[in-house]
Amino acid sequence: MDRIFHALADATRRDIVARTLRDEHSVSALARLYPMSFAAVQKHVAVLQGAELVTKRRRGREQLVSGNVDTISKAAHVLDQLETLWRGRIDRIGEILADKAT
Amino acid sequence: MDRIFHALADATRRDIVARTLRDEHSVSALARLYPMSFAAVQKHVAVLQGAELVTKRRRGREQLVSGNVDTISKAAHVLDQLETLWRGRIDRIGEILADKAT
DNA sequence: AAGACGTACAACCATACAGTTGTAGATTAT
DNA sequence: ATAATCTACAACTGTATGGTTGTACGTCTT
Repeated sequence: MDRIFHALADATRRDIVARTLRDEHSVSALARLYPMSFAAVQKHVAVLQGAELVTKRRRGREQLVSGNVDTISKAAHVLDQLETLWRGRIDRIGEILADKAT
Repeated sequence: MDRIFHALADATRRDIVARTLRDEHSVSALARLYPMSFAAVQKHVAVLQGAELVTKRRRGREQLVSGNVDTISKAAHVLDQLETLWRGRIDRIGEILADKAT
């Protein structure tokens, strides 16, 4: 969970996730979108991949990046749990606290 | 948004948010919960406060920390937008991409 | 008044992070 | 075969992060 939130704590990476949730993009296609070097974008993709927010598949010489909505959902679930906690619906706080350790 | 996700990218801080969403806790009460110095916990609270995930109010010599569910909701909304994007329900991608810049 | 408690903040250290440039390996195109 | 494209990775730089200890100050308690 640390890695997921950390990966999302960067506007460029959130943008990459958003775009690759819609369509596959090669790394270099993504790199053209941002005012930074190819290597920098490549690192951002690696961070997202490490958090399982995107996956890559090879097509010829390029790597196609696509967003992984399941991981987004996992993160959303953690936030939902926090909201639920606030509403006081949960009495077994331990359950959620244990989950958060994920 | 960067600050919110960054603040959530740490298990100790997520734990503090969870606890303070339920009840107010003084900084030193929180500090007793974790295997680190008071100053370290104080810094975590400062990060959360900077992200507006918690607020502090004074009571005598102590500062009571309480979680801010609105900010959690804002973060959850961003994730929801990403999920929605994936489901292809949105044709105006620009709208969401602009929002993400937040 | 003195001491204990709660907090704030500075200084310091080690590590991690975001960016750069440069080099090298595959794959496609001419 | 050569050249262009796409990717991977290493090395380096500056800055941010998470932790520590130490000092100082306001607020209770006795």
